[in-house]
Amino acid sequence: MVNAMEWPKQQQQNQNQQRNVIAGEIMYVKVMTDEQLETLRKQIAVYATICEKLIEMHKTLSAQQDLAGLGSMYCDPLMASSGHKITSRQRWTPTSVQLQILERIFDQGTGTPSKEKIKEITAELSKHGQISETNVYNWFQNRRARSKRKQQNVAASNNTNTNTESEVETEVDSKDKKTKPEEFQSQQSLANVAAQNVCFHNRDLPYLNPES
Amino acid sequence: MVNAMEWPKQQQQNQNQQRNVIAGEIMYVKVMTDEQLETLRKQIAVYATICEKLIEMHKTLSAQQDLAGLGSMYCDPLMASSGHKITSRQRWTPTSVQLQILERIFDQGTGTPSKEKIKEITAELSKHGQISETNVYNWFQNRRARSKRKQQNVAASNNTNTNTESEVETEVDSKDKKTKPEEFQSQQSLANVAAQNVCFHNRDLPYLNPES
DNA sequence: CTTTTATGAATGAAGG
DNA sequence: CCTTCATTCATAAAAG
Repeated sequence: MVNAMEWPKQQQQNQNQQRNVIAGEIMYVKVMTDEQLETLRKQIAVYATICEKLIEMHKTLSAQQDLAGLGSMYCDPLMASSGHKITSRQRWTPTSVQLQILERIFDQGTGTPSKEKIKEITAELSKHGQISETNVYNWFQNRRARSKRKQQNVAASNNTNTNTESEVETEVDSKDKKTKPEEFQSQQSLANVAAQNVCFHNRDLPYLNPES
Repeated sequence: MVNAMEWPKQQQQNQNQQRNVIAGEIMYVKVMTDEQLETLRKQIAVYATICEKLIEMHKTLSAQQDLAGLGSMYCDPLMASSGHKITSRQRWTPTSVQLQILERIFDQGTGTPSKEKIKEITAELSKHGQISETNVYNWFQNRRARSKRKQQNVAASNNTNTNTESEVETEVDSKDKKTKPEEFQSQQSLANVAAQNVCFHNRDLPYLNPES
């Protein structure tokens, strides 16, 4: 259907799946790395955003009954990649597809970004959007450094009085401080639900092929 | 303020806003054909499906791994409508005491809080509330960056609003080098507005009403 | 409640 | 590799 459909496969070969054996039973505690979780979150957020915007646009247009061609209204914008910036954004932003690939490579443990590899990867990623070797290089550098720092910071956790088990730490440091119970939002649709859960970054929209 | 930089393409070519001028009058006609409407509806459905599939995949994965924590994040809200337990990222907010101390240290000119310092400061601030080294680190980063930018901004201001309201001065925007070509909304084409709505990055997630 | 502003955090890139 | 900076995103807080 859509390329994005295949990305979670990497999780099947999950590596940091911790099993705690308690009283003869096996308990799976955590199966996704934070990076994977983050990736998933972003992915869903992107799609949720697309759905949301389409609907919003539809409502607007219906209400106003003033509409340009459909093609230019929702096809082109959705198809346009973030790399097509005509106006601004001077710094490279990986498309979700690129991120997928990068993340996968990074997780494959072959975490040795040699020059050869870089060239190779860059070539591959070029198919999915504007990118340069420097971008790839930097990405790996940053990825490693920050992944490392994350581990260190895990120790300094003196918080977390969550009375529930849902202490999903999606990020590097997520030092959630003690806070009040949050607000409830009625859910209207699947996309809405997804959006509520993952409404964080959605900087760029991936290539989409709506008709599968 | 709002930086709409993505997808400017279609905004320029949105001139065919459906206005039929007949006998000197402007007549707004129905602009979507039924096919178009149907197409749009299908499009939305597709995106909704994508979101659903992603979530289902995750759900399946979670079930496979017998994962409780993550399940509550993505699945429970979907399944149990009664629940209102949506874990959201909380961000640290300094207490006034902490802020005072931080501000004081910052003003002391030691512009570069080294790792040692960070640890030190964090330890000190811990007495006055929840905090982590990362928080301190980020705080100084942001503090410096924004302090710097403010200064620059003062110089670059050719608007010469030299009056007393200089306090509100929004954080630096497209004033200096960033030169956002920007869409001038002299003509308020509704289609244009709609297009902008779609293209903008929105900060919050509005409610979805899929059935229209 | 909705909109706006302030600011904590994420991240691409540069320097050493 | 590590640190630092610049920019942007997302959200808490404030304003309306």
